Amino acid sequence: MPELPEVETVRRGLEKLVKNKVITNVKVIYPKIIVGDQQDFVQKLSGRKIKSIKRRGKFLLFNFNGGLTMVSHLRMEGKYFIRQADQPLEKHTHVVFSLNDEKQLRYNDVRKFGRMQLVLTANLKQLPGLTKLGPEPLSTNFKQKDFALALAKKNKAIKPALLDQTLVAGLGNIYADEVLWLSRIYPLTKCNQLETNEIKLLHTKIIQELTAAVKAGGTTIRTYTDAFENSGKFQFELHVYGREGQPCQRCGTIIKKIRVAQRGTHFCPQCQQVKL
DNA sequence: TTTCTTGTTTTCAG
DNA sequence: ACTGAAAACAAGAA
Repeated sequence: MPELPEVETVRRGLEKLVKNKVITNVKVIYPKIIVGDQQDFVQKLSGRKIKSIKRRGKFLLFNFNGGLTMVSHLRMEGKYFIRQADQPLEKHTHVVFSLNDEKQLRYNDVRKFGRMQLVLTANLKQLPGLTKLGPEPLSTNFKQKDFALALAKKNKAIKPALLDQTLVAGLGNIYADEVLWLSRIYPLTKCNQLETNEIKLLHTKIIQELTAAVKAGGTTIRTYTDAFENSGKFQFELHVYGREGQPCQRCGTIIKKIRVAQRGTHFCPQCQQVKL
């Protein structure tokens, strides 16, 4: 599922493929993908030039001339790719952006969970979802000290805290499990019970892991591909996610899968011990 | 038919 | 007003 490294890989691909191109027409095939008025979305985007493509957490931000930004979230299975305009539409294609070069940028989403919304760039930060977003883990804004202070204030388990995007942006279920294994932290440990050295390690591992995953082009578990339709390679580097019943690569203990805050959670019962 | 999947938003209790 | 927990919701695959 697209988490920060996958979204960043998509972003980089899109930047190469569609930056500085002009949208000549938009066709919405499945309207629920669009948040807000669909006519308005289509009308305002037509004739716009894609000036840049940024990312914040797991959100893609397409910046257009005229002070407009399209905020796009891929959720579980959203994908962008390019086709010649005369190619037949593939299954699960929900939005088609025709470009000024006989090509089309197509949004495809088997689950139809993804969403896109057109907003004024100036109002971007007020958007629900973006307002509460924590620091970007791969920027200098993600400081160990701030992280420690925020954790000390939280009386909830570290796993759901990593998923809620306020401590740090961009982690999802896969990388949350991975960084906790790397840091030898039991997923149900309360944030305010974490020791200074654990927080330090966790902070470092989040940065290292996401950096490595971006370098590998992300993780392809089921169907993820980037804008060039390439799979990621980081699934070969995973230590716990999807490895229930297999031996821990550090100690040989069988990896367990439990449910934490309604999410599948993988961990090593030996390396990641419950604290008393 | 039931279960499983995840990220975000909403709801509710305290 | 805030926090945390849980439910809701999106929809298809197996």
